[in-house]
Amino acid sequence: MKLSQSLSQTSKTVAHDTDSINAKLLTQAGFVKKEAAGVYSYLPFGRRVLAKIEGIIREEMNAIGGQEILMPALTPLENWKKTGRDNVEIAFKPTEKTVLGWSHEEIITPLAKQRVKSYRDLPFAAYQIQTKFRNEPRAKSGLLRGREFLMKDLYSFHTTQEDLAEYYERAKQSYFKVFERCGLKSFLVAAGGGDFTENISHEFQVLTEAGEDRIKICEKCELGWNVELNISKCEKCGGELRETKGSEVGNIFDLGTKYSDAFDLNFANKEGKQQKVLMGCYGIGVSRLVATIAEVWNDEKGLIWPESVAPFQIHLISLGKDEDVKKEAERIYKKLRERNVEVLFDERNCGAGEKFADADLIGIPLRIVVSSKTLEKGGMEIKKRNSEKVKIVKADEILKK
RNA sequence: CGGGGUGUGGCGCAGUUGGUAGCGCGCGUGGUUUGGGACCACGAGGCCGGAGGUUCGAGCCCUCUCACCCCGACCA
Repeated sequence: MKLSQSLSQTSKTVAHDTDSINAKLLTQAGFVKKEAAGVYSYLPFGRRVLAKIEGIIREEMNAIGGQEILMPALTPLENWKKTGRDNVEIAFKPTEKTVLGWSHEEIITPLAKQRVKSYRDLPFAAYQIQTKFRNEPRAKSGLLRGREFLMKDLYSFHTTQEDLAEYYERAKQSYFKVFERCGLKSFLVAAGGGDFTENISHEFQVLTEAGEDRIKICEKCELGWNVELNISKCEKCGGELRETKGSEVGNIFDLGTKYSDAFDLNFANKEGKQQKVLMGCYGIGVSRLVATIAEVWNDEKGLIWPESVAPFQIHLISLGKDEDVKKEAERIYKKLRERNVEVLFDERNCGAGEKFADADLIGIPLRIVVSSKTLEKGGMEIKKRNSEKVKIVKADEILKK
């Protein structure tokens, strides 16, 4: 992508009422544009980061047997009446008979009912990555709490509590992997079930001051509890708890038979008798992850994307009007693209300072500079975003890799 | 949803007792620059969030309304 033509553009200033570090940096660097409170457009840079995160999530969900599906955003009110969640205040009601989906148990359960007749049809798991709508009384903190946000929701269906528990554990491990691959250390935190279940749920929290949740983490075993549970000592090892703030990037629930009761989701067991299906649900806030990564990975100059989720791998800069420089930079750009390297090419006619400042702001992991100086030294300069070291390398050496 | 605050070119702001809307950044054109947000010249762009009202006259005063931000309550 050539920066001069990109819809993503950097800005020296940001609206005075921008409310958080993630909103400020992501807006200034051209990843997102705010449309209304808690409602954002994703510009090319932002969309690319989302795609990277989605890719990681897909791989991990597929690895635990999740089948990807896509359910509608517009959902029948009738379904919500069956579970009694039709009066939840956060639901948008675009028409008399529909609700914008703020979760999808009410859709997936009837969907599963159509498929499941016998214990032979179980277990299975299905997930989607889709926009959720929740009419937050107070949207805030940039992408951390929106009224519309991208979420991955996985649902699992089982014949026994043991099987559900086993899958729940696999999902847990899979979640740790997802967050680790996104460059984040996450903590497992026990919490209440909210509108989803009466059972205890587990949150995945990333420690950051921008986070909205107050949690207590055990200094020994790193297990955590949401403060809403009023725990004073670690229940597992008796260790001291440290209170801190976290951003809840994931949440998993043992739903029991709450939804299979509401929709009569049964299966015939080996004796031919009808039994209720047991369910689990597992969410990841995809757009919240973007914000959380931005909150964790930044410095005074801008964003610092972990390689796995960076919008591009290389930020290529050409300096000056020298024709040889321009030609060489173009050549490198072409070669990199031929090798399917994701590269952002800053070929604008502006000062060096501006280009460097923008590169730091956007935060792509590797910066390559081509200028008359580097050509004199026989190549191009490379520098990592998270390091001050620069070195000159021959263009063709890099291109071979 | 309660309490508080803010709305003036794309962004940041100024606008005196009510009297023809300004500045900086950004943007366009021309030129000089080019290794950490350069400079000169010329230029485009706003009926001041919206609706009523007071007044000869409203960005400014009054009423209502909307949007956004902050503190709570609530929450992936």
